[in-house]
Amino acid sequence: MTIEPELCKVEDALGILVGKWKPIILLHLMKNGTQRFSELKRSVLGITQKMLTKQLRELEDEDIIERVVYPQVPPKVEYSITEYGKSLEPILAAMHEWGTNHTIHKQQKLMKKTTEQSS
Amino acid sequence: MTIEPELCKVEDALGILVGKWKPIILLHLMKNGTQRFSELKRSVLGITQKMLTKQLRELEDEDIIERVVYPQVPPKVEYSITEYGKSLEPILAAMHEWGTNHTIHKQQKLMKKTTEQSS
DNA sequence: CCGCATCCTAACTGATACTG
DNA sequence: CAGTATCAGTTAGGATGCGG
Repeated sequence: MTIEPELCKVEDALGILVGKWKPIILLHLMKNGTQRFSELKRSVLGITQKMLTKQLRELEDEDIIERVVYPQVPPKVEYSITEYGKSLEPILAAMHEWGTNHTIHKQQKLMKKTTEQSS
Repeated sequence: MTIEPELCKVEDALGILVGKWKPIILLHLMKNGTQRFSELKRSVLGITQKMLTKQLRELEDEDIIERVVYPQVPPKVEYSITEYGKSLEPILAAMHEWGTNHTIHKQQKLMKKTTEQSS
């Protein structure tokens, strides 16, 4: 590989995924397609309105998601992944796979430690 | 793709890369191999001893890097990527590539905006 | 040389109440 | 319904000094 650390753009990509709820919001939109604000709020368990709004704005600013407002009463706002945003899918998939494996790795490490102590 | 958001492990992987200096530390170790603490300190411009120590500990706790202490005076401590840690390389590479492209994407967006305003 | 401890600030996150 | 505003708690990051 050998990325020149001085020219590293990893942080730029990282910055977009970071935020306590961003990956899960993206996954919901990727899985279910267009979603209303309230649908997302229900889907992303535990998130507050304020946080959902904030994270959506940040993703929108990076062109990862699109926001469509229907001028009606009551208001209706729909969010969806942009074509550009879809380019993040392979990265999310890779991280999910690595993360899944890492969970196993940590469990094995823990079991080994426990075994050693009990012997 | 379709990762079940409820079973999402993206955050686990993300947590390991997050930290203002972790990606760059990893890239230095991946590029240059084993490095002493002081070498890393010199390489990672602007980092404080405290932060370098902290980030290295966190990476060590996840088995991404290995820490070898030589019991001598003055002390000598070497850090290197573990075999397991190398499995992160493809992800870093993918993120770097995406980040590089995203930088271009943002510049184009900015230029378009500027053009529209001047017209 | 390496790293810990302390103090400090800014940013992030959350609970809650209010508005068109 | 989809936000905004305010306040309070938590955490990340940085400056500095001490110690083996």
